[in-house]
Amino acid sequence: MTHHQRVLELRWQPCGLFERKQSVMASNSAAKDNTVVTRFAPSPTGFLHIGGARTALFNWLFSRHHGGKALLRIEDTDHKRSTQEAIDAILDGLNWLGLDYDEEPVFQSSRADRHAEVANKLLENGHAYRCYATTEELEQMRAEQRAAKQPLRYDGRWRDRDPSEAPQDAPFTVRLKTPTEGETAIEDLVQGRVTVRNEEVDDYIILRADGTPTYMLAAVVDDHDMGCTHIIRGDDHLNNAFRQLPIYRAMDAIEGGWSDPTYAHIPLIHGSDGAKLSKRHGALGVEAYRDEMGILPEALFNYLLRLGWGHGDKEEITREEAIELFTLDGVGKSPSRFDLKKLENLNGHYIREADDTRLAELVADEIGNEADAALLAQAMPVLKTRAKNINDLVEGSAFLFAKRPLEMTEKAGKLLTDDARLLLGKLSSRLKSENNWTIEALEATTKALAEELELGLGKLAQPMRAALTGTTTSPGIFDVLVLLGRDESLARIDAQAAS
RNA sequence: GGCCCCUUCGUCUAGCGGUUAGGACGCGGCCCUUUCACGGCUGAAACACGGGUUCGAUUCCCGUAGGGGUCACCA
Repeated sequence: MTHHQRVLELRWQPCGLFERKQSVMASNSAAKDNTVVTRFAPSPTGFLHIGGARTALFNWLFSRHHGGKALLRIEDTDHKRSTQEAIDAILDGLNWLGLDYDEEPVFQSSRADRHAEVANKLLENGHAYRCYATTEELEQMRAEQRAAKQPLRYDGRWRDRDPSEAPQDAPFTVRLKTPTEGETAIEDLVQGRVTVRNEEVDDYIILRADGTPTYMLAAVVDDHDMGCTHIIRGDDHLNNAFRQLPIYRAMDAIEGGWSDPTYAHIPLIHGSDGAKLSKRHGALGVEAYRDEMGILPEALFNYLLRLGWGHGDKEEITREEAIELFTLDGVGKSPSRFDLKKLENLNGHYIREADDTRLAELVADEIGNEADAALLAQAMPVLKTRAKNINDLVEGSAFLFAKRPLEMTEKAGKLLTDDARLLLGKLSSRLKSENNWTIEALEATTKALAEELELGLGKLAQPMRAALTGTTTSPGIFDVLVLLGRDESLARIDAQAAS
């Protein structure tokens, strides 16, 4: 018995609710289910958007949790809309999020022959038939159905027609002969039992007039051939399950080995206004979160995980914990809205946790050749607590590389009154005799001066901040002094001081 | 329009017949404090509606309303 056959045999088990309970047990006992194979199947017509990224994440986590396989398939059968740039963007996005795959990606376009082979088997065995209806004819049919307020679906006009009635040399499509009576139920791991009457499912096209496969056929054949046991996808595909299942059943009747997969349809992510996430609403590619919004991959990973999935009160979850804890019964059934504020809060958390050298490099990349990565790393501990994204870090570190004379913000300029400049002059001479340039010593010296002058420290610190950074907000003023170093600090203070 | 799915604070969620309905983000207040943050404490804020079932419903069932998805020779 080949491994593949064994996989198929093992998953001939009752599924659905039974498996839901099992997955809970599995998480408790850390049992591994080697039969689990999931796949993420994006179509490369654009970047990897946030919804796709979450679908990829859930598939990946499910297979990693069960010790199974995670696969990737590029659904590039629409040549007109698929691009290499999109493929690269998707691969890059997945890689950035840390989602790895156990085999090389499958390119659906390379499997057209296999799809046609299955279509022909279906045809030969009477599970599919040739349809000679023209596009115009079908459009008219639908127009009539619309007018009569009838459901829009193919009426089966060629289903039982004798082949001899077929027009000579006319183009034809191949349609699946789907069951017309009874009903089909799936035990969806997220949605629960879902039932659809078979009459609702029409005889849809599996092979176009030019002989190329449609998505519905290609997806099923590839899922089967890749050995996918669990189909985890957006619930915009829920209805497709009832269209795809008849292919499995027909092929199983013909040659065996095509058992139903287990489905899990996860709710979609909506924009902040509740409508389907679109480009207008922030369905940006993950690279936009990385490059434009300065989001860390672990933050997006964590945020996406918590969007639609929960585990008690747990908010901050590492990759390892996620693999350990992730089960499909933690996935909610209702759609969720994307909340940038929460992502940024989480990002701030991960920035504070992140390694200083790593952050310094990210910031240095943004700043360009004026950046000093070593100095940035040194400043990072005091910069991090003030940042919720990499851009904040870039902004916060600007004073380190500012050239004299410093540009003053409006508020900083107002702080530098004549009195303040006088104070800076006194401070300057004090600091010049300070030979121990450390936070502790500088703080002691400055506080002593403030006390002598019977001033609050703030009266001294704010003008210092303005003179040293050109702004009114910065890390602690003594941190700034040390980061800038004695010479630069004194020069900046003297530039604003009056005697 | 047909079919399918969904409905707990503004948002993400916990809850799986009996809770002062919990946590997180955001918002307000206080503390810390040289600014801004971080951190700590604290406040306001939700079971869509109507029927059942039950001693008892946020929880189970049925409606209603609202929202979403889907109905291509796109994927």
